[in-house]
Amino acid sequence: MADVIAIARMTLHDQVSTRLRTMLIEGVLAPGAKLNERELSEQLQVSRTPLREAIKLLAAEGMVDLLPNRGAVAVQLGEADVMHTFEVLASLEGLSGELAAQRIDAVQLAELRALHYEMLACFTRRDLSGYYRLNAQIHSAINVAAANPVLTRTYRAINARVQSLRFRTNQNEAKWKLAVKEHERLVETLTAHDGAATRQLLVQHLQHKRDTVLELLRAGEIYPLAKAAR
Amino acid sequence: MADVIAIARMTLHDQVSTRLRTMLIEGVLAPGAKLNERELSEQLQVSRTPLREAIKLLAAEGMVDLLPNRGAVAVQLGEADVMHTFEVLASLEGLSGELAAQRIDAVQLAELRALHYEMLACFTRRDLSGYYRLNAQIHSAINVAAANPVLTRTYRAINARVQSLRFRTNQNEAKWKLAVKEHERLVETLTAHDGAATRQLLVQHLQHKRDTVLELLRAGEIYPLAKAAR
DNA sequence: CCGGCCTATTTTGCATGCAAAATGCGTTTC
DNA sequence: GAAACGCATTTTGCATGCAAAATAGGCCGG
Repeated sequence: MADVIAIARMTLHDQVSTRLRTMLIEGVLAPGAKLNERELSEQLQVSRTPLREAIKLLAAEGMVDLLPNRGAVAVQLGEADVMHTFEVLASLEGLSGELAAQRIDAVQLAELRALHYEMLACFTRRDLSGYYRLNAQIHSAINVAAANPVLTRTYRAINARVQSLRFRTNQNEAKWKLAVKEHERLVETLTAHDGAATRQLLVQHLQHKRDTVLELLRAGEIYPLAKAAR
Repeated sequence: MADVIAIARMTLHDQVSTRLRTMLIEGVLAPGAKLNERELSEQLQVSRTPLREAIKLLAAEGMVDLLPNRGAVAVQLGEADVMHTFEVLASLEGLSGELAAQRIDAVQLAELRALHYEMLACFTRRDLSGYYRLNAQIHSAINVAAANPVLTRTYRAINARVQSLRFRTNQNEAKWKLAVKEHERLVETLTAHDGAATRQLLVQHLQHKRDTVLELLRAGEIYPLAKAAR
């Protein structure tokens, strides 16, 4: 089974879509930027066919907007979009937490605690990138514990849309501290297999992240330019 | 603005994906069936390029599974898949209801009541297909009232996966009656702008639908054959 | 000097062609 | 008689080519 997954990343359009997704999240393809097919195909050393297939995939995920006969542009989320996205994301994360609390086993709990301590280490060192990595791993672990592949897929797709924004949030000290505190509580509620509490906690957690992103958006620190034709 | 939406269905791959989606939902392309590119391109009178793009889109939506170098097959949901899908669907529908209860206005409420009465008419006439149509319209209206495009898109994509199963559920009398009763309560809670109650109601509603689908699945009335290689 | 129109270039969208992988089938071998 | 090997066919995946739409730029008229 494991090798099946391992060899699954063979097709070119799949590689291209993964690569493009990374470029979008990391901001190499900035929000609002046009995705020129010829340009990208040269850059990625593939023909336009698999590239176009990859772009269609990203469009389905909501990472890019598709303008008929005018190509694709990287999504540029406005305040309303961010609020809508986080509304859904919070619900899914809440479900994930509730299910995880019910289904998590001792091994998974132990691993989660280990990750949490690693995260504390990063926090102590003020290692932001390490913190982000651990944070993502913890959320991923919760998703795994929730044991619902449909949920995992859905969450990943929607999360990707705001990932490019979260990538840029340089947490201030107070917010960071709060987030760590919330993670601490999270480990507790999961240990107690308290579904409702875990849900509540994660919804709240997402609301805080939403507020952080919205602040940055309003401060104009993310989009230097006014949002273009949409 | 309206005409923009109207002319938006111009690109071929978009038309093809819509057509394929319908074929999958209606069972013209049965679950587990292989999607032969040459065959379909002849049948739909398009070249393989836009067809392939459409298939990639459906794969992203989870309507088909993509086997590398072996093409696409219509998804064939097992019991576990159905449970996972409904778990997510119930959560999203719950969110939809909660938001709708908060945000619905008088006009939308009136329209919803009108739809409900139309549905009652269909129920009285034992007009199943009309009932399904109205049911879909009501759920759509709630989604609109929730005023969250991201939620609408997400829900639609996931719902499509089980739509092909629900399409085949010939409700028994008792279940049907219960569903109608639930819709009645739904109109009440929405009128009262009671978010929590609406959520609760819709989650319950989805659980009943899930049970109906699961029963049919277990009875083997949906897939005559054992599920093939997955 | 500005705005509108017409043409040239670019860019997207689709069709076709070709190579590699997979499938089917007949033959061979144990 | 069954399994395995090898060849022919089919099918997928990708590259290229061509037509239509969009964009850009220059020209003309006001």
